[in-house]
Amino acid sequence: MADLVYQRVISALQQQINQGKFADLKLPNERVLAEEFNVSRSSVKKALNSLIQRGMIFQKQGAGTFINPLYLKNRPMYNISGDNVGVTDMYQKDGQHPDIQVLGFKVLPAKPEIQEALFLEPGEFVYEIQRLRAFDDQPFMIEDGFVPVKLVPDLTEKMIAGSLYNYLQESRNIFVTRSFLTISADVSNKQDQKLLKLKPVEPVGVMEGIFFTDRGTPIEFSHMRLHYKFMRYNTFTALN
Amino acid sequence: MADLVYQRVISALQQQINQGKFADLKLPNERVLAEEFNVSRSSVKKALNSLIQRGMIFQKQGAGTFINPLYLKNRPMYNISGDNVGVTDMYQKDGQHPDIQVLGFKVLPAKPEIQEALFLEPGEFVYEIQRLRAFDDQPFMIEDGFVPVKLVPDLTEKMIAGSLYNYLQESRNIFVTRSFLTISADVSNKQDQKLLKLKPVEPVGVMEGIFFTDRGTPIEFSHMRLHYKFMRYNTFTALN
DNA sequence: TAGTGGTCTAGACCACCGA
DNA sequence: CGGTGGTCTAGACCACTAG
Repeated sequence: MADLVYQRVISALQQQINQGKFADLKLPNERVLAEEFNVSRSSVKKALNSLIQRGMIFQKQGAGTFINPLYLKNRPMYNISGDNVGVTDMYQKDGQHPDIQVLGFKVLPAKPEIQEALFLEPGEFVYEIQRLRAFDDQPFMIEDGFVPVKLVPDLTEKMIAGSLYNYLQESRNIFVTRSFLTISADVSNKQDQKLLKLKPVEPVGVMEGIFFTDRGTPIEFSHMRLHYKFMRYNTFTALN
Repeated sequence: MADLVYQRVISALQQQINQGKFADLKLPNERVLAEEFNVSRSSVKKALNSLIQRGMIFQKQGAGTFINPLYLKNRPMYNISGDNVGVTDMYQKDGQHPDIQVLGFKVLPAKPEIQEALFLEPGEFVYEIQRLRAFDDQPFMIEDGFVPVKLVPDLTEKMIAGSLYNYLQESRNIFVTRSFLTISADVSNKQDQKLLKLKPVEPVGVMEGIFFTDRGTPIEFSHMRLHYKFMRYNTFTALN
């Protein structure tokens, strides 16, 4: 895992930042970091770039590398940003994983929409996995996911009652590290209201999209409806 | 603008992709591209990386570089992804810019929350800019933005009735190219319902965050409430 | 003007995919 | 096995910021 040079640098910097080592919010310059870690400046740049993507730091040409003060504060209860590991840690609350209730689990031929999203041939089968996630007694997400059978032929109901991605990671060495999501909002329907404990006027957040493994293979198409108070998506966008 | 090597490569590839040059969705390999464009492989990698960030393409080790078929389809009416230029083009519909109605425009001392978000000293002044954006007769966004006076001392009401970012770009050579946003949903309030023509049960999408210039300077803190049907945020996330 | 990030090159070796 | 992306290095020069 950490046998890559730039990964080592990422981890080290992340730790140092979280420990508050850089009180003035300024990191050493790239050349110094390269020497400290005994790596090339390119590798330092690659590592810093990763932290920039996450919104942890930002750079200013001619001035230096700085910690984003907002990053340290903006840690919502249930967020999606994947601090370090993978999408595994998408939904967390103080490091605690949510409870999962399985609402439905079956195998069916992929509908055209799903076929396309997951790059499947007509007639290929997918699991449909319907789950409800909750923290303590507050449900916050209804999830309707589709996973190609051929990618995980041995999936069982027990496995999906836990974290599917954790299973893939630990038992199969498949890491889910990319996603392509569309985020929107919607009026809640009867089912939403019942499952998420919502009043009729209260809306849901909707997230829909595809998750990819670190090898670029699409592994899940998912449609998620979230309690509006618990949807909080942070993005950091750098164009160009 | 396009005097950078990797920018040249980005533009060229983007054009070729949109023109459908790669019918099989597969791009030439990195070494070939490097030769074609007469640049180093590193520069090709940097350009490809940019396209990956935008979700246009993805790579598979040992196999090649491929166009994301979803990218070509997922072009919502009002989206936020900034294809190429800057945040300028955030809200577009068939290349048409929205109508803007100015609801309020004044100068006031920055509140603590705003101070922090924009890295201001206590007592510094900000413009508060309240606007309503619409396409044709359908309003879709209420915007409450704060911009440091010292960054744009000569701002007038006329300028904000158009695109502020366009003005900054064309007249001041300031490019707004980064954002740090939090996306959520909320029940609509009376004002939302009136301005956005919503029924009481219909929700709003909420986007709040900071925009940065290409120099890393925070230039606007913005709170946006959107008609739920017109909020569609696409993200492509690659962890690590 | 010195410090710092931005860009760019040339080349080496590794890891993975598919035929 | 050949093709392809992934990682990594060493070094050069440019562009911007700040004192």
